[in-house]
Amino acid sequence: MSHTLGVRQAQKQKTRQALLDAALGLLEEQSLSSLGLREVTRVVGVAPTAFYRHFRDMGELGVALVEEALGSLHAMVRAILAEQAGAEERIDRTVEVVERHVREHPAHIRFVARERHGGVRAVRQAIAGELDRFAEEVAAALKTQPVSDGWRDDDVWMLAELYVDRLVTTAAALLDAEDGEPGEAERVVRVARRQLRLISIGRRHWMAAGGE
Amino acid sequence: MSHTLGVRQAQKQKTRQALLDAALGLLEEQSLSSLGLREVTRVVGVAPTAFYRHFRDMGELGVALVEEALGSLHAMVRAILAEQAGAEERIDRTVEVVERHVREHPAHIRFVARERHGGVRAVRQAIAGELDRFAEEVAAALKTQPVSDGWRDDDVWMLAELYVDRLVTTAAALLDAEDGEPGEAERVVRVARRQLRLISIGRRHWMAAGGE
DNA sequence: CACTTCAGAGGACAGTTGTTCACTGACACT
DNA sequence: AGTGTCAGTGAACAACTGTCCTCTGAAGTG
Repeated sequence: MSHTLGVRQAQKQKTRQALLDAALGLLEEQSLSSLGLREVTRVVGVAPTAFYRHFRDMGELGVALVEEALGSLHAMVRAILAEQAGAEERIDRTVEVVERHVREHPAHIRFVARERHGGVRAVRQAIAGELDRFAEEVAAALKTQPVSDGWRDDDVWMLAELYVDRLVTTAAALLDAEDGEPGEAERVVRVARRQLRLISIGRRHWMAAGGE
Repeated sequence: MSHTLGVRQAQKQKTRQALLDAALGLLEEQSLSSLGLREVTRVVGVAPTAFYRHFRDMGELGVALVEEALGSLHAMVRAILAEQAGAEERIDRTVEVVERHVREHPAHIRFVARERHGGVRAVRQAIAGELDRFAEEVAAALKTQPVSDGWRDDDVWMLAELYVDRLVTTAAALLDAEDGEPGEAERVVRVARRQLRLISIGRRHWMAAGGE
């Protein structure tokens, strides 16, 4: 027999997921600290008290959403960075991935952008932690590239932070662009590419310019 | 006789300011969309209905807070950019100003960081508009510098956006650092300086690298 | 002085919130 | 087959929300 996890647990996870989905939907037009427990359960079609079977409070649900939004991204990022392409192509590929991700999971991205500095401490910390993990991965990848020869470790890290932050900002800008004039999204993408290019140029001349 | 605004209007503005201050205080630990009108009036010590004499709703109060937080900054930014100092000193001066501003008006900065992507449309737009004005001023200043000779207008703008965004991010990072381990703030400042330096290097080599 | 204006008070309204408690009934385990 | 577990129910709770209405009294106006 295949280990079927039990009808019991399966149903539970189903409701749990329904709660997460409902919350994510409602969060498109408000922030977590104003989202009510009853509001969520009402959408799912379940009694308010059922919420407690899955999360202690809204903060806990928020943290779960953070994992859902950012957890799956690591593999993707690592794949891009591992590519042995030229700087220019890598930039294009990176921006493309961000663009696609925003288009496919807009609500998740919006949630992260909104709650990154939002009103719920636990969620803020979860996001910060996840972004730190990204920066770590980026830093590790940057370090293996020849351009980084002679760089101090903390300078590699500062560059990694710069990259990660730029991608997050670009993603957020793309969201804002979506419900604006058409063509605005393309402009954002074009600007993002050039900004990354400028950073890349600065990187190439960092040592020669006496980075310290 | 000096044109005394009238005791009436003076008192009104006083309560209005009290409402703004109280709201700003409460917003340190929650976001605007969860802030209640009664909550604010309670702190000030006035009847809930008095709120309506000053703002239609919380969104309107939020917009007023945006102006309070960002409006006064323009002169300061313009002053720094007008300085005819070397790139290195200008970076130091800029970071210093950001640092000081965060230390002197932490609540305002936190508010902007939080509501920049927050749940209230009107406030988001107000912040975006104000940041756009900043970018415009920065772009205008950059353009007068010799390093920008031959640059396309939209590339100057893309650089301006990069700078402004970096400053906003740095300010937010400084806030997070404040209620963390001591010494973290210094690290953030150091990183910010080096990131700006890297961007500055990229800028110097932009044309030679065939910025297009 | 009488007369208007209007910031703020205070009561009342219907709705909503999070949390508690005892409960049911289908699944899981022996 | 018998028994315990536990996801979800439904009623009740005190506390709170935004908004409406009428009222007051001090400041402004001539």
